[in-house]
Amino acid sequence: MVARLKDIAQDLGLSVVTISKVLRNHPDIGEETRKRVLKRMKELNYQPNFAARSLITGRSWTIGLVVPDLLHPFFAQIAKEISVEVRKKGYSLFISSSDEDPALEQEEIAQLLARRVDVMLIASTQWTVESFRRIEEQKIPYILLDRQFAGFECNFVGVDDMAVGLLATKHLIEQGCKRIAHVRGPEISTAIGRLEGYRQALAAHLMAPLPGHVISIGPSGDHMGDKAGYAATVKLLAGKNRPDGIFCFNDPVALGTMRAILDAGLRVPDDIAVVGCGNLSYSDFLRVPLSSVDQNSKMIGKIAAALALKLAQGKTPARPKSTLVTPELVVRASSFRANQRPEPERARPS
Amino acid sequence: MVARLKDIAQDLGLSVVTISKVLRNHPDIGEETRKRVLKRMKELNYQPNFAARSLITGRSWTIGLVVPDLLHPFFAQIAKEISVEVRKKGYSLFISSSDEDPALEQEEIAQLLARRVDVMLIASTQWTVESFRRIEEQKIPYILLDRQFAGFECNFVGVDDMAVGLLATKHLIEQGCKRIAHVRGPEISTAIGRLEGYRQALAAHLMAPLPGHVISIGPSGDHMGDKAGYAATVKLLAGKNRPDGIFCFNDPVALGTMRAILDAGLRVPDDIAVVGCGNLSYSDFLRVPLSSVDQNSKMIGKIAAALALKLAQGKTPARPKSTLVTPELVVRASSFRANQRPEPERARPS
DNA sequence: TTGAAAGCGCTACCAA
DNA sequence: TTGGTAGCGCTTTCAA
Repeated sequence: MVARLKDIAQDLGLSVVTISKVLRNHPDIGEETRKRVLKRMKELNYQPNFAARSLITGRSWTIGLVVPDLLHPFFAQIAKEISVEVRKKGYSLFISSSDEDPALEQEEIAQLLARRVDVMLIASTQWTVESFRRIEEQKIPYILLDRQFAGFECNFVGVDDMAVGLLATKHLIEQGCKRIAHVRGPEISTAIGRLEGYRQALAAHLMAPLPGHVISIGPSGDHMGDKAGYAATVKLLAGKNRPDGIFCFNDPVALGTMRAILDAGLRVPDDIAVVGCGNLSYSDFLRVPLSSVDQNSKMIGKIAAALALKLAQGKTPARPKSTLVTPELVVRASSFRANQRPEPERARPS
Repeated sequence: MVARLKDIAQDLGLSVVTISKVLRNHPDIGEETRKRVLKRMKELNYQPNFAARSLITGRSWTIGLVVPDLLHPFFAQIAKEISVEVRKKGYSLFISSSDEDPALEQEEIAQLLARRVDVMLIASTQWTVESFRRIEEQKIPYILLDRQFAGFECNFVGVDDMAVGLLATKHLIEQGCKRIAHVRGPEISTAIGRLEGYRQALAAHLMAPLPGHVISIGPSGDHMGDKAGYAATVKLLAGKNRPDGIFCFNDPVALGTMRAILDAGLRVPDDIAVVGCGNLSYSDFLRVPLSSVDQNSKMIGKIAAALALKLAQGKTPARPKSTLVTPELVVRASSFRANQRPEPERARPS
């Protein structure tokens, strides 16, 4: 049914080897022969059999990507970018969504390993590093995305989370906020980094979190973030040091936070300014347009794809390569106080 | 490096064939032998080589999915659902994003065909049916998602777009709207179906679109929908028959529409009620929470996955199977007028 | 410049 | 119940 090298060889009275060489642009083929072969290939709409090729070369021309949630725009953007970039080089991308479930993630990694993907990209939900060891055993190169593991050296591409926390918190300080709280995420590197940035930004202005002003949304990861954010903020507002600025772990959380503030009869940003992270689409259309730190997910995808392609070609760097992408603050109404000078430096003109 | 059947056979003094049979749960294997083999497989963490298996069986245990835009929550949800469902049965899913570009889509289809996927799922951006013919030539079963082609019979799973238009428009009528406009999408089945539903709902109430009240966002597909919706609505408001209700092709368009209305100093829903389609996440958090027709994308994904698995097992239905999922209206503030009786029937109590 | 032979890891078929 | 043989479609190696 489908054309094979053998068919072309017979049609043209040549050997299979010759056809195979033409297929791969091998140099030592006569110009005349090459043309005849290419013509026949086109006529038959010949497509090489990847399975047969993989069996010999040991390469599958396939890349695997595992994300916690494909519905999350951050991961969707990364997936899209990687898919487009690697396809240009002839690779196809397996994508699977682990639903924030570590057990499911392990299964998916195992399945992709069994398929002998040439590279694996993982935005992991794991708590331990164990499953990555298993990938290493199989000698399949891999890249971690977004979430890191303390003291574990490997290829990594993600946003500079400390910079995220710094940017957001510094901005709130500049807007005149004096009591800045942080609704933090679970015990993963992203949340830890953002918390650290928040702390450092405060410290740089000789401030520190007030008691109860660092509050966690619990282990809920990203989905249900709005509900967790709402609950956390209700607690925050009930405490005695009511904050006048809140930096939220991510945008869904920030949505919950804003709703809690508005439900309490307070105003955003006048009473409490809010900054999130992720810069989700449609931020402009919210009840109060949300200021947010953009993680530059497109760039993360591009860089990850480029690194993946290198690894796929066997170009393993001497040491694992870690790339931190610079985040960018997008100021909208939720944190912009017109009566404040946006840049404190300008308070003392020279 | 990686264990093969041959290794296990040698270790145990058995033949490769025996091991292969154990692997596939072939019945005629001694209980004792089976146990020994399974034990050794576990010890070596044996993983069958898919390439070798595919080469013989002609099946790749692989499914291909092409969507216009993975960032769009509708397609992301479908992709996620399909990925999860087919993985349960041992299939892996290639996902690629065509960026609403027909040429790119064709390339991606070609690449997946070359990989001999067992089934192909496509939410197409094409204007013609040509590339599907090519899939048929290769005898690879396929399913169209979301968008149909008039007079072209094939496996299809999508929402009932006429019902979408009916639901939305009927609701606006019940909210007391007298001059209902429609910001329609491009010339694809989804937009055509929704327009038809809109028309029918009006006709059922002895109404018809006023001149200029069906306006198109142009060929822009889904991305940039908000800008196109804004522009279309500005025109709508400038005309002489200002609408008091607008049914929008999708949610991004509806966001643009709402912004245009608010920018014009009018109120939503008091002056103009708005309904979208897609029920995007965070609708609750918008400036005016958006009423929207939910396309039940999760169900579309589940049904598509089930059909794909059947097709992958060679169970081709006698006739192509087309499934229309029932949409559901979610009423929020953008279209709810408290002073209107929601159900006109109740206006005349018995 | 061309091609014969070997074999990648596995499964199908049939014989023992 | 077990296993030998053949071969899937291709690439690699080496000889002509």
